[in-house]
Amino acid sequence: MTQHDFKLAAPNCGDCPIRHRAVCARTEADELARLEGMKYYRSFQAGQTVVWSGDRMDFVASVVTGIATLTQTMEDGRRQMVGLLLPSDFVGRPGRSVAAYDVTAVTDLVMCCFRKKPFEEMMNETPHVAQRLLEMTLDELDAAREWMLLLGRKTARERIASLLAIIARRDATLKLKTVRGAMHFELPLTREEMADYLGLTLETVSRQMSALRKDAVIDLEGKRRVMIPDFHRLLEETGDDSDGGMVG
Amino acid sequence: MTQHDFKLAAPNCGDCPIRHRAVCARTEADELARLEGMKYYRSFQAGQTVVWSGDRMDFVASVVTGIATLTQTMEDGRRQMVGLLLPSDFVGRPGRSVAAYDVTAVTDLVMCCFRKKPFEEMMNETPHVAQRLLEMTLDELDAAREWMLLLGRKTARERIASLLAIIARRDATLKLKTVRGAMHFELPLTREEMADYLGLTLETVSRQMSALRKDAVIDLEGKRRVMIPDFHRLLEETGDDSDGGMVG
DNA sequence: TGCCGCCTTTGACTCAGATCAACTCCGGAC
DNA sequence: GTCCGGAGTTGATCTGAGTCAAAGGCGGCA
Repeated sequence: MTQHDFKLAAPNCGDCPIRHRAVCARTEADELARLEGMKYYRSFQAGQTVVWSGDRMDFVASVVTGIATLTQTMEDGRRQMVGLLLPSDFVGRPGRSVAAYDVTAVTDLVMCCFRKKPFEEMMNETPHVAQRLLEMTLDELDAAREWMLLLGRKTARERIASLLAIIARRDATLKLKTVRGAMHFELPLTREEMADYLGLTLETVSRQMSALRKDAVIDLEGKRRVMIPDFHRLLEETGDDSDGGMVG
Repeated sequence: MTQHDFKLAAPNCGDCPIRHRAVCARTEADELARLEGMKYYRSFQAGQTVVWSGDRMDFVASVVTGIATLTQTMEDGRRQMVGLLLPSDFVGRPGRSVAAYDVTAVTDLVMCCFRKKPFEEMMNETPHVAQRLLEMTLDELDAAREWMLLLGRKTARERIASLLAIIARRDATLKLKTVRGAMHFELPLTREEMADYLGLTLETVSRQMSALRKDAVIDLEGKRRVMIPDFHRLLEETGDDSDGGMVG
């Protein structure tokens, strides 16, 4: 489903592409109806900022289509991405009125927003939204901790390989393909965005991409299209346990 | 309250030192009684491992007294601490039967454990435990993201200053002291543990501690007792916004 | 009292990744 | 077509933190 579709006709929650993965996944019919009543869509163009860290934020939201980033910036301009938001991911925090991070649309983006007050009331009165949100938050915490290992201990080459493996895996899951052998996908991030995510400079990202290509771990078609001839080979470059031991 | 006290007499939850901060903080009398019925205490000596990553784990727990760490280890031995567990912090994940990280007692440690099955049932049947756990998990996620910035972008000196500021702040909160001017506290971690947390080597930690002392940002009495003549001065060394802008 | 072992400090040297700088590639506007 | 600007690549050099090595301090135990 494209952004354009949403502008023309905000769909029923029943037709929503993220219905069974988002924060509403567990809701019963009556709960879903209540959410449906308070929802509204917002669209952003690639590059637009959704909220600035420190801004008042009176909604929470789910990413419906597109990709967004969560970043922190230091006074002198050093930047670190702390989250990559894909369809079904949740933005904002119940019980907090001020954004803690910059949220930026990387691609064109559609978000399903709920005003914070009614959303919080609903969380207090019915269990399924809170339960699902807990589950999602625990998953994000695991992902954040995996990233701490990457940022604290992995080499530049391992970081790139890890990022490519994660994107490849997600992409395959989305397309219901197997995560084995040859794969290919479109990189949603620029070299600079990759660098911000990986705690590197864009030059180092570029060099290591070239090195991985030279070693035939990946192949590039243009700058963004990545081919992975052998996914297992890529995994060996990540530094992780070879048994693909994802938390879970 | 010391570890010894707990060995002699598992207290009523009503007397528990972490009663109003832990996962049970929001529970009503009847819920608390139910938790009380399923709880049991476990003690660990400093240095002991509580669980190994990958082990079956059929309980969840709160830290009652003492300090523990959550660490990840790569095949070749590189280690990254991904969490520092203080009294009232929660260990384990409902809905997961295998530990994702090594949990190690840094000091002598007492944990209040709940068998996972009854705990999960209770989470499904009454709201207050799940609500509190969501709140705590969101806080941990924020802390993890703050740490991602530290690991991805801060210099060694800034990392040390950040860690000291965090410990000092927590320590002050615990003792209900003001977080201004002169402070002092006992470092609970060895240089190596600090290094594992900060994504550095123990030599670099030692060098930067010496440098901060030389510059009179901190003072050391023995190896572990840290004096902070001017907390604001320490904050300036962390690289964070000077307005002490904690997420909140 | 003195020895042992762990934690810590400090020094010398190395190196992965940052920085600074040039250059290429590619797509869109006119 | 060609001009322009943003994205990406590559090279030369620098540097902060890692590595390797030695030695100091301190607490516990015989």
